[in-house]
Amino acid sequence: MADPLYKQIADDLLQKIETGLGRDGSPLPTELELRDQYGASRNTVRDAVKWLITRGVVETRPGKGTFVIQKINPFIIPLSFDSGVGGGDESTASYRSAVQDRFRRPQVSDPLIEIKQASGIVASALQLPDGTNVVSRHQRRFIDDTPGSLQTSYYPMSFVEKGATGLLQARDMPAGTVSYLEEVLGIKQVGWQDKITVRAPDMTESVFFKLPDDGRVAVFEIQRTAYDAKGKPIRLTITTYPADRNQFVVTIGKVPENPTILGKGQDQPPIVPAEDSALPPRLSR
Amino acid sequence: MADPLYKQIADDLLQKIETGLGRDGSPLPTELELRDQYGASRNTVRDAVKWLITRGVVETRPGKGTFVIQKINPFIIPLSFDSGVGGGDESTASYRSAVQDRFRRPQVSDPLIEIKQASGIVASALQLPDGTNVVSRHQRRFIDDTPGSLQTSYYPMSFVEKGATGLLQARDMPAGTVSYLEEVLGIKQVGWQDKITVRAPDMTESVFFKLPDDGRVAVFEIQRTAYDAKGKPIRLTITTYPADRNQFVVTIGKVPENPTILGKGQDQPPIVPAEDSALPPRLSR
DNA sequence: GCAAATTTGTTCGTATGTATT
DNA sequence: CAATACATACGAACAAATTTG
Repeated sequence: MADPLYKQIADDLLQKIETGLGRDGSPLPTELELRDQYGASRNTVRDAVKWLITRGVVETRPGKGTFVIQKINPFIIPLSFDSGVGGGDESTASYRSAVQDRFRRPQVSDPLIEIKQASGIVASALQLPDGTNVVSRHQRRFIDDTPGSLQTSYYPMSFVEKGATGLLQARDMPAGTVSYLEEVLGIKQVGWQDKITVRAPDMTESVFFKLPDDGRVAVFEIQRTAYDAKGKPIRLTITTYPADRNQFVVTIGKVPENPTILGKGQDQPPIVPAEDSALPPRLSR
Repeated sequence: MADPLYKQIADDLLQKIETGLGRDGSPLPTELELRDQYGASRNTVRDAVKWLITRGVVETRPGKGTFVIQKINPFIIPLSFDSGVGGGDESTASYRSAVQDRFRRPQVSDPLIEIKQASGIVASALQLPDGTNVVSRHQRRFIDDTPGSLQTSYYPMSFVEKGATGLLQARDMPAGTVSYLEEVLGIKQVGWQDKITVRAPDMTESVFFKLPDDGRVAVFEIQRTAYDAKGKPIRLTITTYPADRNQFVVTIGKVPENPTILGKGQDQPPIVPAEDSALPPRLSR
């Protein structure tokens, strides 16, 4: 048969929203009004609204009403740089220039320093045995006073023992730990590898990014492992960003100066001919 | 006061799941059993289960029960290549080698060819006026008979007019359109830029990837704009992947042969000292 | 500052439909 | 066909947040 009633209502509301309803920030009809409009019970229209909520179309505010979610102008984060490998750090300086280019005001918290025992991805990325001590430097980043990203870098404790005691200082290093390690220990970063995943936020991230309580907004997790000239991993940096207001750009090879850096907008889905397009096709060769 | 009842139940269930409940694939207690266990109504335990569903913890199957979601071994997709810029195509050949390295069997559908009018990101990425004709080649990709990705590439119609009529043939080009365009028109790809976003799936994607109906699984969208030696855009390729079973790897600079390519696992969230960590810190400098 | 009105949030009860075994 | 288990839908009452008078 047809869709259940709550989904029919949700579809109808979605269609009305797409043609402008509530786009100006005004609330949708109240639940009681919708109940009368659709001749359904209040619980059923609430199910319809809930369907729209989990899809990120609307949000509800107690005592106020239901509102269409305004899409956020995405913030663009480069993962690669024209200017050689040296620039690819996560220093406050490079963070600032990336952010300020876009007319926003960056802030960085002083780092929280911890000595931890490596395990899991930290141990495997740094190629250390489980239980080896590592230095963890954790920072919170803001853009225009709103939370931007959470970042934790891990370094082998042996760096400190060899003299890089600055890694233990709970002060921001504007010039970056990359150049610091090169100055003090002669360790030069010659490349890195990023692993990009999306997952549900943990509680720390939900609180920090002020994400909606219902966990429908995911976070990007970027795991960056940096290597020195001998091919040894020198650092693991894990950075998380809210997925609803960030996008990443990777440039490979030769690309003109300022390509379409602000490509906001949806693409229209391609036409899918049959209803069985989710089944494998005949093998093409 | 405390949390509402349904959330208390959800938290309790989540804690039990974390200590092993239902991890072996066996169903959780039925709704009626949970109603008795917690002394709440069936609707309330259903609210608790719904809370777990939107967080991707469990799924329900009518007539069977509630099951803990098994996490999928992620599939790793490289966005950059050691072997120079030439390799960075989206040809079937490169798709196959990337996939087969991981002991899986790739399949590619024959492309669906369309002539469209450029608009939105297609027009801006290819730097064409709105309404210019473009060739669209759409393919569906599978891994071991399960849906892997949806891909649509857009080329300026002028390429066809200059002789690259192969773009209009609805047959897969195993060697890739990149080398085809170089052979026929002498257009050489020298670089590209990827833009990585996540968003809710549209209906086409939900059906093709067999994503759960409630839209809690997002999709990656990779917009790749490729450029020739003159800095002119020659192609826009949009590829989407389910976000729950894919991750992307970007390598910049010099990185040893086979770094930790299979770093599955969670990272422990860093300690956040105060409860106001979501507020901006004092300016560091 | 308080009280009333409005609006969404939570919780119960009940009945019936649909999918699976 | 019957039993089981989740899905949908209705009605009702009270709680909590917000705005308004």
